[in-house]
Amino acid sequence: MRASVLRLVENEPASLHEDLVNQLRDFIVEDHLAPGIRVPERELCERFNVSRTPLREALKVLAAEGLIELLPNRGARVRQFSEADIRNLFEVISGLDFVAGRFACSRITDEAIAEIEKMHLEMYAHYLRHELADYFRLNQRIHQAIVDAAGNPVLSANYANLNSVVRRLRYSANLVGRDRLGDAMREHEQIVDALRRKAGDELGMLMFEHMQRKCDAVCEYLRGQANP
Amino acid sequence: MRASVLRLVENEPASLHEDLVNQLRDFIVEDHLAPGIRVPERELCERFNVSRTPLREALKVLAAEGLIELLPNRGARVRQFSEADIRNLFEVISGLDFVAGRFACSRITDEAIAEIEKMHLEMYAHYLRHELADYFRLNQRIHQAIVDAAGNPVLSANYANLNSVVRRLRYSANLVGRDRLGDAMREHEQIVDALRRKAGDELGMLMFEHMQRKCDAVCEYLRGQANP
DNA sequence: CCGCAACTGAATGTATCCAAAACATTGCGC
DNA sequence: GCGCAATGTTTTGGATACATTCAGTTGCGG
Repeated sequence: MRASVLRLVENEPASLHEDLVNQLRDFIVEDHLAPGIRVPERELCERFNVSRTPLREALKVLAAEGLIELLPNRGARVRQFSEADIRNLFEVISGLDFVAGRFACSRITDEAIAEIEKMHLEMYAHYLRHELADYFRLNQRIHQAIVDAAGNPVLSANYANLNSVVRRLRYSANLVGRDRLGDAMREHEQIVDALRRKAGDELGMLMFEHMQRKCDAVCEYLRGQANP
Repeated sequence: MRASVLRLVENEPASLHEDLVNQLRDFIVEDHLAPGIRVPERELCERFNVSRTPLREALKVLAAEGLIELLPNRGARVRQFSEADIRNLFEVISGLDFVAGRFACSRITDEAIAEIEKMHLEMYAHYLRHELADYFRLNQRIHQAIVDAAGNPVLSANYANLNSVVRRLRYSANLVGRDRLGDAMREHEQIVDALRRKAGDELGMLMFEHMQRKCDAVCEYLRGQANP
């Protein structure tokens, strides 16, 4: 499932520590902690049934990942992201999508392509029925599948890491304006087509541009939220 | 200087913890600990004059960054990288170089371009005189300058992070074979030219391909090392 | 003489404890 | 009555102590 940014080997059963880090990350990504407020160590300790030592180690790791920030002698708080932060994140992610598309084509199996095509059709169905939650779930899974198809664990791990930060925004349910969804579907159509033809150069650029447009849409939405 | 992967704000004086992480990272990158061997906590404790608690927190963070790996109940050891690992790392880095080149063009100042041209000329001089150490130092600085010119702290931080892992390899002095240096110089020439013309699309691709070739050269060298 | 098993020693992983710093509240002075 | 300061309480950060686990060594049996 989820591994540290560069975890490659290691078949060991997840240690208590790593477990805790993952739990905490999910807990934050799923928005159980409001951004900006102070995170009391004590409370989290009893919630996860661990003592302070492993919890503090986990907080340090999540701080290094960028999900939270540590204020000296004042504990941790969930990071709050400005529009510039979001843009920066998306730029890096789009770079990873670029390499993902490029190398996925040369390494992907026919079965994986079929699987992605299947997901694509399913997503299209959800799009037609305006089932947004399912639509975005499939969208995420398709992107992750292409990234994973590149057969590069370092890439997959970094991608997942950056995405966990962005996902916290809950932009997903709100990107319906201006028929962004329709555009996105068309872009996905091209992406799947390039993948089918194993046109790596093309796919890389398509995915890069796709993420750029997604970034623009998200930022436009956020700006609308900021001053309504 | 060096910040956590996503550190953006924070003007606080570096906390003891972050200090320790940086010290330890440098200590490892500078090859004071042989890869594969166990990292003795005790020894490091007295070397850095801290107790086990902060040291262990630092180890967890570095493990998340991928520099070391933690074996359950068997302590930490410095990661050993296979050729596949190296390729994976370079692929991700080349993706970051791609976005860096693309956005650097639209955001760079004329002064920064002039600065890079200056470094480029200096590097060329070192190349002609076969001053390898200086050559590679300038090479690093030029790449970092282009990445920084993209004006994206998230990108810069991630780039630095991945590079710290690669830098541990100490391949640099050995890439002289087959006139890789000459090829690299020509590629750099094109890169600086594209930057001058602010041709973002072109620069992105140039930097991507440049890193790919560098990866091939490094891997070829490493393969030669492995079975001589 | 070799191999397996058990025991011992060392080192990790976790929890508790103590000190220091920050925030809040209360009391005193103006 | 209001403001500032000092003290107390809460919380974080660091150290130490205890339990658990792994590896190495030694002894016994085949």
